[in-house]
Amino acid sequence: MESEPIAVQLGRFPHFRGLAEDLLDRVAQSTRIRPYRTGEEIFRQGEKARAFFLVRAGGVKVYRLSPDGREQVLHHVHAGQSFAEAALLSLGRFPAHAQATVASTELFEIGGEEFLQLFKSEPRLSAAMVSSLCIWMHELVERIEELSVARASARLARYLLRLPAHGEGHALSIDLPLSRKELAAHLAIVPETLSRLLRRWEDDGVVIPKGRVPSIPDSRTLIGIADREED
Amino acid sequence: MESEPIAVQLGRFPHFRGLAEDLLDRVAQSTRIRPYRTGEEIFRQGEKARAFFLVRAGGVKVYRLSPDGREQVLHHVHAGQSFAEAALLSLGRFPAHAQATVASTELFEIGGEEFLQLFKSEPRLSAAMVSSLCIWMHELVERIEELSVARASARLARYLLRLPAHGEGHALSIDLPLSRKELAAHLAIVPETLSRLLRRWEDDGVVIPKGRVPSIPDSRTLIGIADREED
DNA sequence: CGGTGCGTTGACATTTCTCAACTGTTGTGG
DNA sequence: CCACAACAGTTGAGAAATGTCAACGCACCG
Repeated sequence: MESEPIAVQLGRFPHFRGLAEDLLDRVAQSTRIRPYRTGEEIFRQGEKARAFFLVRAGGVKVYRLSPDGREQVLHHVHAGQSFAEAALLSLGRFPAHAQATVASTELFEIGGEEFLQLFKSEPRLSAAMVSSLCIWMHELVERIEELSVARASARLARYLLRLPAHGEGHALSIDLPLSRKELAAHLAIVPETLSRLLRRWEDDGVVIPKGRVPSIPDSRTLIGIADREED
Repeated sequence: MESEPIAVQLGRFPHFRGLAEDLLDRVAQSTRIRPYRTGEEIFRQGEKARAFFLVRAGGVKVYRLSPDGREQVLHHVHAGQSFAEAALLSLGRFPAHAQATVASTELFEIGGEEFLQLFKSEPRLSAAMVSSLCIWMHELVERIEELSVARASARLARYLLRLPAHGEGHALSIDLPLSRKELAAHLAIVPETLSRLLRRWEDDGVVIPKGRVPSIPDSRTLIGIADREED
């Protein structure tokens, strides 16, 4: 609900789970909520880092611009996740651009002098921030592992298997958080290759692509593709 | 020197730079130095994380084993760098294997109950650990950016440009910390492709590969290869 | 209604991989 | 000290995967 205290909402993020109430209250005092429209800018590369962010709803992309203007997406961040901790706590500046990718995106913006003081003086908070950075690192390592696999089909399979899925037994149903174009960029392939890959899998009965919610009749096939080197 | 106090040695790591002496002394009490032989195991995936490590000398590889036994290197860590912070501070277990890759590798092993207590109670130390995690994250993001470039030549060029180099003007000389085989794996290509790539660059006068210390007559050529999409 | 951009498909070009052979180096046991 | 095995690195030829370019359908939006 809108009326729920910010502290309570913050406490539900993996970030701050288990943090004492008094601390959450103090963090909440350095927090403000702000809605964003699709495509709206959150921060620019090089800007002084004023805060880090928790995604309350919607989605965000963090990206860099290469010298020739091409956009290089570093992360897609979704509800429940956080970003820009490192910028605030260590770098001092945002090392990339960020903008909302979904219409009704809402962010908790946590920063300011009081927060930094709290962070420096309150070990429980530092520890929480450390955990959150560790989660990020784990994420990044998984991503590197994914990209290190030469074959595009294996990268796609690994990506799908890491996504939250619902289903029974070996059958899965997956919610894709990305458009085809974005997904292709994430996997470091061109959209055409992705399209053909999905087409072939569909013909072989490996996936049934229902728009953004593909089903997997038997996840063991996918696991096979992800590990070994065939598709 | 061997006889130099551990605290002083620790203070030189980017990790602990600027940390007060009294704190360094206390950290030093949770630190032990240990030498490793080439190929010697440092820890195994799944093992309880007892410490994190600073590399005093030599080199270490952190890797996973895929189900079919293939080795997937996540990082190569060298003198002055650290690893396994996240394992100790958050995960509780090592998420990968690590072994020494160089004959006279020496590690500072920092851990134990006292260290964790210190970390939890001493905000200055937590802050230092946060910075170190941020350095790691930055490293990982660079790596992802590198791997996201489709073309192998661009990946190699970017890798070379990120390495510490010495030289004047546009001419560079680079110390490769990896063997050809390892470098190829790092770039997600097969050694043959790397070999051919270097050969072509040599013919074109882009690099002069003197064993592990290649020279670059004009780094602008490399920058061109890294950014645009030609070689 | 017309434009704009995503997603798909086809034909073709290019890159990279695979397999195989060969070289040079290193370390080991006779 | 000399085979000799083991392995990293190189090279070549052909196969396979992926990228490029171009065309088209389709949905969405002004």
